Amino acid sequence: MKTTAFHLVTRKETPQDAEIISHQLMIRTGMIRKLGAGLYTWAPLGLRVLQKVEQIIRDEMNASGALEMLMPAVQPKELWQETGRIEDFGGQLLAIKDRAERDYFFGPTHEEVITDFVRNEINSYKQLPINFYQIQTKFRDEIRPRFGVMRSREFIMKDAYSFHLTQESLEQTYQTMQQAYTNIINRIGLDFRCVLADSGAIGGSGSQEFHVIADSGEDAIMYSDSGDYAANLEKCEAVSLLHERQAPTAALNKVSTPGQKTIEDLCKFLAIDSSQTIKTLLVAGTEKPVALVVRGDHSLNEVKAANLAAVASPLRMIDDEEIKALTGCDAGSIGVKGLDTTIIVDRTVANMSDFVCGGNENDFHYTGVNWERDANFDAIEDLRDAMVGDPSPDGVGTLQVARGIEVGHIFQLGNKYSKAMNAVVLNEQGKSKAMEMGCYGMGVSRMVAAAIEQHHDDKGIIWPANIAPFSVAILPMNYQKSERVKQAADELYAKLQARGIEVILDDRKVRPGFMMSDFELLGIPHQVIIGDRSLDENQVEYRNRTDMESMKINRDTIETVLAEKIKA
RNA sequence: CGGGGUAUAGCGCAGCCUGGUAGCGCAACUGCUUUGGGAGCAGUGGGUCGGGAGUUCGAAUCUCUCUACCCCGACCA
Repeated sequence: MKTTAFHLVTRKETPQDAEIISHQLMIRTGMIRKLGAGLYTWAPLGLRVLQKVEQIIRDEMNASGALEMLMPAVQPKELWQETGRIEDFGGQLLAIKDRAERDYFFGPTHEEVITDFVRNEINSYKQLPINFYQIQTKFRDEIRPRFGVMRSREFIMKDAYSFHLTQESLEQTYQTMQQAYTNIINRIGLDFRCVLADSGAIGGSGSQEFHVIADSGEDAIMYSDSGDYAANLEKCEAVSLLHERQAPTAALNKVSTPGQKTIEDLCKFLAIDSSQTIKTLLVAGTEKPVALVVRGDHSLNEVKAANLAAVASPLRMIDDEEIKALTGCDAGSIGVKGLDTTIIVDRTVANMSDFVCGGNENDFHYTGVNWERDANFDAIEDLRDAMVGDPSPDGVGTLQVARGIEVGHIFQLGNKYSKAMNAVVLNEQGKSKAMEMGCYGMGVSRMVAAAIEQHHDDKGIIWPANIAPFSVAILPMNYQKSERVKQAADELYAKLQARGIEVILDDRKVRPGFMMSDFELLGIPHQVIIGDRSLDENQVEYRNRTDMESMKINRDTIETVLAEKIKA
């Protein structure tokens, strides 16, 4: 490709509304352009990268035995009524009507459609296991799209769905998918971790996420510094920090604490550490409000809380009026002593003794509070966020934290959908059985952004070799005037093309500095600079985008040198 | 959806308070010079000032209203 025949429109200035580096660089290089909130056009340059990611995914999925197909993006509402998921997805579903006023959704995911397909196509256990996948545009009406294609409303996803007679078979395919995902992200060339995850609106028993490690990641990943344990913070088990409960040593004491509302204020006022206090949080329950209690220096894990049977999902803190009605005090003074509602405490809290809590009366707290003697709870649960320095839940090592971008998520769904939609097969005994199901998602467009987040410097993108839009850039100095430079550049261009190497030659009439800055921004891995100066010595200059060290290479050997570097 | 903000040329912004012929930088186009680190000079094109309504002799500017977009919180590939 020659630049004058390509669509190359770069910008020197960083766009005003782009917050994270991948978004900025994708706009500056002209890979994408915004059409509306969370809606992006992929320009030819961006599409080249997107298609490389897509092809790597396709290769590995095919190698794993999965079968590619393509389902409609538009789905009849009736399918979603069968599984009752309209509520789960809420406002994220984009609803549309056809000319006859029939209701449809633009698909945010395809469990319903594939299950409908499979219940009609698959009747016998002999046809199982089977794993279908597609690479397709999805739409989710995100409350707040941001970060360019990282969290857009319309995006490209690879989604796969496997069907099985038994749980064992499901687990086998799940493992295969885990391996395929590992292969995919390795081939793309990104640093990632596979972590335990909450399964959210998709449902099912077990799930893991694949996170590309990057400081701008929206998720916190907890991992053991010396073991294999790794989990999304939302899911990460938090162990009790106290092995057993000590016997009370202090007497219960009601103290006046005028105006002390936050834990921080209270600790200063009483000259104690926040780990000696507890936080009592009142949330809406399925029947009555529930008190969730974590230690003063801990934070409530909202995903864990919402997953509790007694707690309403999604999680909602009750408002000031409801608090007043229940406790007689305001939010800053709630405590467990004499509190008349369901009380669920965190594991650590259950083992605390001689602690401090609110007095359920404004401007009063209790010190020296002890369980059983002074107050009781109804259940012990894992309620808090794990923290750096906690013991790893599997007993090996200590937890550390990293930021991650979720690019993949795999689930064991079990028979949630097959039961709801009556997707059954006959087993060996001729008996009808609901199929076991797995599903496996991967964000294709998000992967491109994640790659940039992980691979850039202050000059621009540094593409990993396997997804670079071009492998080699030929940068001729004074291509327009110097016949000798033009000849040398055109010759190398033709030779590389003949070898099937993806090469871009910059034949624009621009000054050298402009050209070099442009290609640093674009991040093409291998760059060859051809100028009269080096041609005098029958040489050209080679530069690698990663280290930017330049070296002179004989003009006659540059072609084979490049071919070897690209193969390596 | 709640809170905050913005909307003027392709991009980044000024002008608005105090109403009077729409401006700057970058980008684009033409010419000349320059050619190994985002060049210089001269010139050119491009805007119903987000939409609608109102006040006024006169509205980018004042008032009302709608819309879009961005940021902060709850969701997810």
